[in-house]
Amino acid sequence: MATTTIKDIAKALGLSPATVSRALQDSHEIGEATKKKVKELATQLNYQPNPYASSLRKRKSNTIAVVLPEVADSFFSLAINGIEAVAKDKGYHVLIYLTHESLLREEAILSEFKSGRVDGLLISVSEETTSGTHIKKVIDEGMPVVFFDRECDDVPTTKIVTNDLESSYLATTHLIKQGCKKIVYLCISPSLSISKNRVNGFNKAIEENKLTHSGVVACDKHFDNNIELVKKILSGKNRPDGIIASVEKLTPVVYLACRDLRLSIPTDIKLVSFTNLQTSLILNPPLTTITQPAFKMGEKAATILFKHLDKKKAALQNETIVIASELFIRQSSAKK
Amino acid sequence: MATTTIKDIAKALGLSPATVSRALQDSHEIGEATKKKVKELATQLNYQPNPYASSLRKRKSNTIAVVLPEVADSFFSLAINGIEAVAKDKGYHVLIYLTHESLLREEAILSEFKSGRVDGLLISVSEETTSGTHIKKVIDEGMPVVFFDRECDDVPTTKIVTNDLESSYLATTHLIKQGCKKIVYLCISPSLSISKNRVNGFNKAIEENKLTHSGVVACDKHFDNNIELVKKILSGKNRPDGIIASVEKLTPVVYLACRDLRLSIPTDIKLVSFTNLQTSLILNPPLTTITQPAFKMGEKAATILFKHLDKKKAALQNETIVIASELFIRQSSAKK
DNA sequence: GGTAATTACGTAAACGGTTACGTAAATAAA
DNA sequence: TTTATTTACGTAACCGTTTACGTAATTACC
Repeated sequence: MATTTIKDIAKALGLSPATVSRALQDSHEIGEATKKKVKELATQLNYQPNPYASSLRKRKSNTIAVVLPEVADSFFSLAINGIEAVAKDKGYHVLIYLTHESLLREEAILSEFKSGRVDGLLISVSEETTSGTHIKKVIDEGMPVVFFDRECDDVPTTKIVTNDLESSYLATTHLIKQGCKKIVYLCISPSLSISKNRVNGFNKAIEENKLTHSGVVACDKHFDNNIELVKKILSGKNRPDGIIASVEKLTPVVYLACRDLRLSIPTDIKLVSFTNLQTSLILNPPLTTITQPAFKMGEKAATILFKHLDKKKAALQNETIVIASELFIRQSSAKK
Repeated sequence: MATTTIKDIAKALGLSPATVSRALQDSHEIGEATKKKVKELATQLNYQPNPYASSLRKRKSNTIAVVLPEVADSFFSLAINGIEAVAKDKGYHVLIYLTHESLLREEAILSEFKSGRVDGLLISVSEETTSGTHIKKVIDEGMPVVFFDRECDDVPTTKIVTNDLESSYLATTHLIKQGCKKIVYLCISPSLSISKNRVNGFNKAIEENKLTHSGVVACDKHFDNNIELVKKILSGKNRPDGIIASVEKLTPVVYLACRDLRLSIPTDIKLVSFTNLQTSLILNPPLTTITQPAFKMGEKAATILFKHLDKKKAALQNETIVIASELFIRQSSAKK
């Protein structure tokens, strides 16, 4: 409770608080002997500087905010690991905020940041976020913002993304090469930049290969609804022979729908899914996946933000950095 | 950049900063008319109080720390969701720190908290943490600490745990009922309280049923090592007919080892795993699991911490709150 | 040997809110 | 009508650290 302050140390050594402060910062204005005395007493008394006093005076919090839709998804879990690794290394603290895919919450969270609580912001927007007005506002007020994964087209800042269009195209052509003629792309949160890119990659491949009876189907957030939807699709005539699940949580939906309908993956239907789950390879059958470099993306986003914070350059570049996803081909898309 | 402060509002309205501060806090000392004027101007100027100035003066940060081994595991992901939900509700901010299972890092993180950066602490200790000395130290300095899941026996404070011993016992007897005679319990981080409880539950069931050729096997953190280990166990004579995987990440190990050895789950070997993965039911075969109430545990831990912080009671009760895990029986432990 | 520069500190004012204390005016109690 | 109380605000100190500015003492320079 009775924490020791700079004043305590100053009094004990017959110095002024200013001298102690400078000694602790290794200022060249302080003599070596004094520095040593101060530092020794500080460690002896287990002195911990009050971060809020420091932040108040220096107008710097050494804290960043990470704003995410949720941490249920394995992508964001891994991204947090990447972010935290860099933050600890750089001596920054990480505040975490979840929007639960709600634009309102996202706005409420961001509006607080004018207070100076954080020096910078890493964000992956909610699925309801179609415009980046609220994000531009905090940027205009001087807050550096780096997007990772889910970005906003209309906000000019640095963005760390993966090659969604290309990998979706790759996944689709992979299915086509494996013999699929009628591919359904299961989509969620269609307004997101990454969703659009993935859909575009899919459509590009479909058009190039002139496939008919292929297309995009919108799912919602309710597991049961999606099961019903997929079952309906799979039991109609013109049953698809290939499915692309555009997000992790749609994977179980497809597996269960197929099981219920006694359809075989990959014999009846081949499947590729966007997911970071480590269990992909022990699914029945092992799942062909597009795996995003989640850890690296978080790491990169944090690195860029901290570099900017240290250098105090002008604004962050309006730059999009792409870290490639990987296609892991497994049995769920096997030829026969 | 030029953020508006209380002084700006005071000057604009011909009031003193003190009056503005009180008006914004709805103090009864301020007249209604003045309050209204102040609040209107505040929202108009988009005033956001500087949290660090406030924290410095009030000696309260409205921030808690969550210290975790990692967020790779789905348990901790869900727990964070629970914690964040309560924190947002109560107006608290959440700092996240990862120990990466290292006691050294855990100590380093905790030692910083003497500074007053956070008002309280939720922690799930690293696997290297055999003694809670460093945790007792921060408690002694007045920091309220609540454990969740991985606790320390020697630290008297509130702990939110699940019924590890009982559910491990339940899992083991389940396997025995299903016909298993030789059960291997795959263990990791044996020094953790939860590991001990789980092992004890296992041993209790084994002893009660007088099973021989059953026992605990220690795994390490390296996937490949574990695969080799499990394969060796499964290819020796006296091959076990049941396996309990005590943590999530051992699940793929068992599945892959069985696949490599062409052993069938559940015909040759029955499996139960401690895990929160939603993909359990689409594994091959669907996995029988002990599922921890991760979200609820996070929620409960946060709720108790905030209740304490609001009431400023003495110390947190040395109380252990148990939220039961659930056994979901699926095909991986089926009789035939 | 006189001036300039450097070294090693102290003084005091910030940073932006909060709050103990004081006070004038308005109201209530006597 | 006088005193006591309440209402509604202002003054100024304070939280702990940082830093612009000042200064005495030492060293360097010509």
